[in-house]
Amino acid sequence: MEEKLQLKSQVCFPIYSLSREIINRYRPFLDELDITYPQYLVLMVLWENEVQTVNQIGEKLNLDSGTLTPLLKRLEAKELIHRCRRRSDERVVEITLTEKASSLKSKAVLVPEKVVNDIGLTSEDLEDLKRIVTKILNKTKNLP
Amino acid sequence: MEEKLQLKSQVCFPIYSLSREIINRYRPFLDELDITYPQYLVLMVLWENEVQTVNQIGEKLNLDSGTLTPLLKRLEAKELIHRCRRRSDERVVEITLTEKASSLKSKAVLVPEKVVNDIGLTSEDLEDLKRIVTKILNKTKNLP
DNA sequence: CACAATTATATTGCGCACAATTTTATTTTC
DNA sequence: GAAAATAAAATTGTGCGCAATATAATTGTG
Repeated sequence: MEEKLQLKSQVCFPIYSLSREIINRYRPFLDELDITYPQYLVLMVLWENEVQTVNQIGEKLNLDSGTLTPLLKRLEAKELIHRCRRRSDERVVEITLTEKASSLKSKAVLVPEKVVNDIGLTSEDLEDLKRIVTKILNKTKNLP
Repeated sequence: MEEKLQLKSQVCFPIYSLSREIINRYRPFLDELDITYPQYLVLMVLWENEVQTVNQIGEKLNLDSGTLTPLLKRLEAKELIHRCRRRSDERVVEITLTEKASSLKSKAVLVPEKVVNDIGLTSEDLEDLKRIVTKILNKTKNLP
């Protein structure tokens, strides 16, 4: 019993730790852009496709409206996005990037590389990590 | 530029997603014990060693008093721990497990296995994941 | 066309995380 | 031994994450 309950034997604790650790490493670089990590994720989704609904963003990030609505309002307050209800269906809120956000992209693109260098990750580490994590994430996608 | 900013090319997003996904998979089992995942982590630290200071717990989980103080108060309210200032140094708060918490251990020990089965992880997946994640976490430990 | 069912977002409430500051206790230094 | 420095928790404030519920618009059905 003892052995199974040790932190080092756990599945989730190392992943939970690493997730927080990497986000903390992102922080100083994202501070310069005056955005948080989850805000950065939302902008990345929008940089790939400049107009998207709240739902579409949520599906890509696995976040619901309880998380996204206030986050998007903060991005709007920073003048990085516009929120506008769709004319043809007023239930839908369409999110569009502002000029300010578009011009942030060139700085944002440099951040991940800085973090990787900061931590000293090799491309082999990255490939190994991404391979196994993605494999497991795919397993969970077909579950209830 | 486009390529580097795609979610699938990111280091952190898959880890951040997987961390949340696994914690969500823990939830139904931990709900039965009436505790959250971070509370479960704190209890695990204490099951390994029944008396510890707030600082000692924080070092093992990489959490500060801003997170731990309210969390510990909630565990105290659930009567799973006692919080008591050390006689010889009143700055220190010592956390001890209650009988109730000790008897929870036999149920708690079964949870990780249930989650692993739930997701359908093989022992090979687990080994691969733990090896690479721990390797990267160790790299970060020697950084500023 | 009314009315029930569905859909999209918003709101509320709770529990983390984490930075910054404060409080209280102890140790160090003069 | 008093003042300064250090140390341990607590507090405050902000921003997620997520469950549960509410609101409002649209669609489906008789």
